[in-house]
Amino acid sequence: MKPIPVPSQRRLVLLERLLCGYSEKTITSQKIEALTGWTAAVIRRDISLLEIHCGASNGYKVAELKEALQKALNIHKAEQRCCIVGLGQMGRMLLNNEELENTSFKIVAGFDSSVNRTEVIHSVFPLHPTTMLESVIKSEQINYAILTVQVEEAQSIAMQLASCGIKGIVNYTPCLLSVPKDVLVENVSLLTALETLSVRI
Amino acid sequence: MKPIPVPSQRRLVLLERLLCGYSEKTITSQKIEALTGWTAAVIRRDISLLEIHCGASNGYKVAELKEALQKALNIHKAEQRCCIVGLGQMGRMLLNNEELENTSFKIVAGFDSSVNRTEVIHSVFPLHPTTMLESVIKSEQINYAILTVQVEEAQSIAMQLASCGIKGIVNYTPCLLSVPKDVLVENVSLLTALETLSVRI
DNA sequence: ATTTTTACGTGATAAAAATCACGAAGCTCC
DNA sequence: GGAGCTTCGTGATTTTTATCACGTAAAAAT
Repeated sequence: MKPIPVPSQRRLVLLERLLCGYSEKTITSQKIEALTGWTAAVIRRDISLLEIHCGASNGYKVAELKEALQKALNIHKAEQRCCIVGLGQMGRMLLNNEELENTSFKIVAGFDSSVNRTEVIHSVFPLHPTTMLESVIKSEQINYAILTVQVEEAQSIAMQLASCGIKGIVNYTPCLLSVPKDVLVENVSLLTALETLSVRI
Repeated sequence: MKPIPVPSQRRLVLLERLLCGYSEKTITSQKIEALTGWTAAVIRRDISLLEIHCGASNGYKVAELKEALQKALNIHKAEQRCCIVGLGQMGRMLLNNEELENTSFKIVAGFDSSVNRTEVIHSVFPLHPTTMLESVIKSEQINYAILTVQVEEAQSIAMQLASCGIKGIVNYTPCLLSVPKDVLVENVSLLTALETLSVRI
């Protein structure tokens, strides 16, 4: 199986999200074009990279396509372990977030530099002081970090996460993080998103 | 001035974020490469699209580069007006969020379909029932919406926002939104971000 | 069963983006 | 003020990505 180009990867992730809210049995590339704005040709090529052949005459069979996508996206795995770093407003909110229920992602630990917070906040999984970052990430085999610390700490914590073996960071801070290139970062801060919209308008 | 390619736009936004946390007077393309992982060549070409010429021998002058970026990104404007739609956990948290302080983005209204919420929640700007979406967005000249409603409502609210003349949506829901192509969407949901990381690892 | 319709899958082609490589412009230091 | 060094800016080239166009296979219709 050839490597999937990054632009295709990003579309395929969104396609999987689309299919999760799609109730019909089949879907055509035209229909996906209407829903997403990507051209039918680009969609057909993206899907062809999955090397399934579940579509003809009536379009793709949604169930098979969804399964193939989840396999390609690595989200068929039993469990993908995550931690939250920074238990301010945003971090605390994500603790109780239901978005990851019924997915393969699971938050298994939280960290904050204030011991006060880690002791007082109520959570279904354990909270630790940031000094425990390395030992917990390694013993709990955590691959993903959700970064919700304040701006001043962001870069230094990101480097610590990288050296603990974290593979991917969801960055809720508006900082651009400098990390080794084997660590991937997705920037999801409100300010970054608004600026990205602004430039394109 | 030529149009700026989308990949360059995205890098330039992040570059602006980088410079906001950068204290030195000048910065070279090499230095940016070290901090971001993008090659120096791609950075020089990106910056050349801004058609300033503030760099030679010692690299770019940070102040001038930052200003040119903010101009290119449209964030030099006096005020860019935003609203929050959906005042659940996430929406309420963003109400008090300080991330947009000292930026040109300003949240000027909040909406929720529950009148109970819009009346009880305390906020520095007015909260309205969703039925008021169109009138408020038009009278307040709001261009950006921050979408934090629940999954079931997301698509229908997105269409309403589009028909109210919203130009850009920051989508905190894990849904892929189908909107007319003059409305831009940035997907920042935790699940989408984690899935995007997952496929690339 | 044969025809017709539909829509995928994919080589070929075009467009877009990244990389290369080098001339020119600015700083530094004698 | 000139030599030498640094680093940008940008044409030319390569690589990557998107589009086109059509053969093929499956479903539907007659």
